[in-house]
Amino acid sequence: MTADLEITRLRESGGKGFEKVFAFLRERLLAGSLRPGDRLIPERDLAAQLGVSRPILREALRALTVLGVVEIRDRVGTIVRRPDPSVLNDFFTFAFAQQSDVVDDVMQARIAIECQAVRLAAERATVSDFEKLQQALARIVETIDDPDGGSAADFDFHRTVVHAGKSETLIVLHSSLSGILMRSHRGRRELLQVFDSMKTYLIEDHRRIFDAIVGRDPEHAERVLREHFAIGDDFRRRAAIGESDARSAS
Amino acid sequence: MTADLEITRLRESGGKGFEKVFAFLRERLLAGSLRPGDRLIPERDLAAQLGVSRPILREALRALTVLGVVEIRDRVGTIVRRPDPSVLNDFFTFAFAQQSDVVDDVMQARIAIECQAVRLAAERATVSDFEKLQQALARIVETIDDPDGGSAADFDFHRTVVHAGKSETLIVLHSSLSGILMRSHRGRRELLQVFDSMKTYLIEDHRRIFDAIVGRDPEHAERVLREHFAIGDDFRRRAAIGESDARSAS
DNA sequence: GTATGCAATCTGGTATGACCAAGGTAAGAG
DNA sequence: CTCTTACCTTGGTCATACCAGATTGCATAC
Repeated sequence: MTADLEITRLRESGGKGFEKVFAFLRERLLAGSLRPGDRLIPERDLAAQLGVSRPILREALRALTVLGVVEIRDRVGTIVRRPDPSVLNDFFTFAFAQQSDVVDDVMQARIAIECQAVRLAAERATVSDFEKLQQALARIVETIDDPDGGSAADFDFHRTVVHAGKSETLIVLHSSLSGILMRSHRGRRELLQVFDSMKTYLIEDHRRIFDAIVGRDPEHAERVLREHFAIGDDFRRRAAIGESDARSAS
Repeated sequence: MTADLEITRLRESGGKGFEKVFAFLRERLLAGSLRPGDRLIPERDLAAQLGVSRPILREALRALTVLGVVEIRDRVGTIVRRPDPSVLNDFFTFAFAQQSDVVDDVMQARIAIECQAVRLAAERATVSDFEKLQQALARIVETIDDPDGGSAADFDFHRTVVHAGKSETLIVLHSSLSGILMRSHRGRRELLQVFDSMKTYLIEDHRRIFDAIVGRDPEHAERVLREHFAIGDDFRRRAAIGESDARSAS
């Protein structure tokens, strides 16, 4: 192959060590001359060919690792991976970690994702998806009095809906965003327990969403889901106002 | 501060060098004990405190760098950054480089983001946003016969809409997704030129979106935008069928 | 001829120590 | 007091070495 030629040309190209190596590998990955499943040559050899030391090469490989494009397997080698969207979780986690005030903003994105996903779900959901949704729904009913379990069941239902949409991208984004929201507002559901009307809202709303999906009505499904979010937001608002004196915690 | 105590505890914690260090820094960043603007202690000292060698420490720092959470400044130090969403572009570029078949899937996510954003835009857009949208609209009209410029104008209008939604998260996601779509289907618009009805569609649709935003009607805005995407998809479908023989490129 | 077992070898994981270049800073000159 | 300069700091890189486990291949046993 023509690898050596390009490597030679790489030597003179600008960049300072790491940048040079990273850019080289990056180009190779993007161009497709390095495809998923390929195993890179040993670090020592690769470092020598690239004209850098092994630590520097490893910095570049490690950088590619966190991007999910390669996998360094101990005592085996470095292999090119099919990019795993799960690394997005890593990023989003960092990206929205500190700013707790962006939770509402992230929530907007979650709504966006779910509303689109529920549309797709209404079109693409399989019988298997229906069953999973049914189960998720049942769990919501079962755990209606349990804050922890209820929160998990709620999240699980929404996750199932998104999965039923069969869009890998939406699934990934939703997963990442959910992670942030769960981390930030873990106890959000607890204060909702105060309202009795809350319980029926939780059950009925989710059931309506389920029905809309089963009924293959994307338009209706989105409307119901959007309503669901709006009502939930309203509950939170009322809870925040009503209890702002009693519990001004964080 | 209590840094030393935690560092000590870190020493015994599981993990093999890099993993250990990365996990430690990760936790520190997420917990907020390391905040944007902070400067880490010198690599040598930090490596010593963490009980690892400098190359390993640098691997961890480099990993955090590609995630955009820290910035290593030559001969200055390592400083914590406010996560820069632009690194998402880096990731998405890799993630969807080879698989051109995921473009449709990514498009679903883009639709999701924009539909939510246009709702917010209808609620939150300022007069300044109106002006920008107006300008973007004018550019679409001007460049209606120019494939390159037209494509840029089209994209710019949509970008302006999302920005008018005032949601940082949506803006970030949209930017990243748009990057992929532009890279993957750069010449997508060219083949649309064949249809004469296309031009009026492009101009009228965008104007309707603009009107809906100015009219402060979220519901209508989303409906129009969704229609816009559907029609565009239809045009592409027709173009693909009609020209599948003539140009079976890629 | 095939199968099994052991050892040389390969590969990543990590540590040390050293050198360079440039930014920062404090001491010294004016 | 100001300005210059020498020194120290700090990241950037390199070369070498050792470890441990995975791999591989050869030799031996069946």
